[in-house]
Amino acid sequence: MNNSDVARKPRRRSVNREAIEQRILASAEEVFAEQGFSGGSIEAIADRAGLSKQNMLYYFPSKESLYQRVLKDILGIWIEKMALIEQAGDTPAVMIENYIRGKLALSYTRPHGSKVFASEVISGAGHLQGYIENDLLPQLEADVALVNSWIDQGLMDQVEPKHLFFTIWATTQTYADFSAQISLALGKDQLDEDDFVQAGDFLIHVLLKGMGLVP
Amino acid sequence: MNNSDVARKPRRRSVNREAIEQRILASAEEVFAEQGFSGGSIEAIADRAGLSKQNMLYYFPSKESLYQRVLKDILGIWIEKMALIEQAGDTPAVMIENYIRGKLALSYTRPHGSKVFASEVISGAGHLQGYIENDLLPQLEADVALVNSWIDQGLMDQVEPKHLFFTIWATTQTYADFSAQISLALGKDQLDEDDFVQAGDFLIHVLLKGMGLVP
DNA sequence: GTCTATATGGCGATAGAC
DNA sequence: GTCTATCGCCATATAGAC
Repeated sequence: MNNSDVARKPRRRSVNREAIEQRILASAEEVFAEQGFSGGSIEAIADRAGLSKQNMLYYFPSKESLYQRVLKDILGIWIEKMALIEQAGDTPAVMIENYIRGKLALSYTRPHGSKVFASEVISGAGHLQGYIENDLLPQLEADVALVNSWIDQGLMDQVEPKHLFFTIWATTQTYADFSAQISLALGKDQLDEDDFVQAGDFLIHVLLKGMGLVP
Repeated sequence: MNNSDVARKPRRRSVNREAIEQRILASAEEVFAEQGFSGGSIEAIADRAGLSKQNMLYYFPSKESLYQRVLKDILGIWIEKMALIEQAGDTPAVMIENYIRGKLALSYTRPHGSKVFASEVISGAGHLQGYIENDLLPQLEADVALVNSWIDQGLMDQVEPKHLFFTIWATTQTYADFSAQISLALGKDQLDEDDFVQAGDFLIHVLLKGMGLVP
């Protein structure tokens, strides 16, 4: 019937479109990570995605819109993993450990996204118009409130919670953002999963003990 | 006499030249920090330095050479402050504290240099040809050896010294590199000296205690 | 949706007068 | 050392055929 025809065709098309858009976004994340926003040309992105640049502009009408989309996607994943999740029976120490391991896992699986975000913040976050205030900061405030309640209950040392989160962000993201420097210091071509496990072990030992969450 | 003439004139010229070069380098550090290497145009740098771009190219013959010079200068200051200096009577805790406060002071006084360096490493450090291996890593190895001697003497916990330095670098530089995000989180227009003091207090408490250098 | 062709602008760098 | 003028390249984006 006519009904099924008009319903099916657009659905097939949008599935293809979705796959191509994802390929473009993956390429864009890599190119913007390696060259920055200005340095990453849409031709380089299109090449890596296997399209002509003109064809790519059919899917993302401008470099700016593509970049915005890359930023929005990575920040979304970021915030999703940012909440200190209270599960039944979890102690503060376990929750902080999970948070650190979760952020390290993101640095391992999405290093290019981390780099794009870092470059953008370094340049002043001008393309992140309101995202930080509207999406990231509310989640930070919730996490800060939880840590403050731990402090009030005498479960840990009196430290400034915001600086704690700045520290966790910086130390976990550095293994993605500064991998060129860190892999040189470790004498490796690139960081592998084992390096991230060791980083996690170090960070959890020092931060949990340093906050007074473990003896 | 002829002798004093030929000696004086070049000296005067080179003093002027030195001053102009410093003005250009300061502008370049700001522009590259805000726009990255590709995004920062030599015209923007020249404008901020009060020169025409053609005239600026008389002092630095190419954008590349100017960028290299900015990188080299900031890395030099970096390494100079990087050594764990043993002074008579200093305990390991005091030496680490000085190191952290010193790196934080650099983030406060040279935030643009820190950002240029960070952007460069994020993009793969392709313009840092050998600098990291030849200049930074030897100093790191010396510092690592000293920390290992502390561990051998039972003065602190058994942690991996390299990860300790990655952590100190990341946590101190983040207050320069990510100042856009951090100042938003702290609800301020920009970070002031007091914010850096608080960051230092937090880091010294958590890191010294976390390493077992203080109870 | 994909292609060829092209408009348009910006930027790094050079030439040459003064 | 500084200026005017300009070359040549590359990148974003658009027009229009198929």
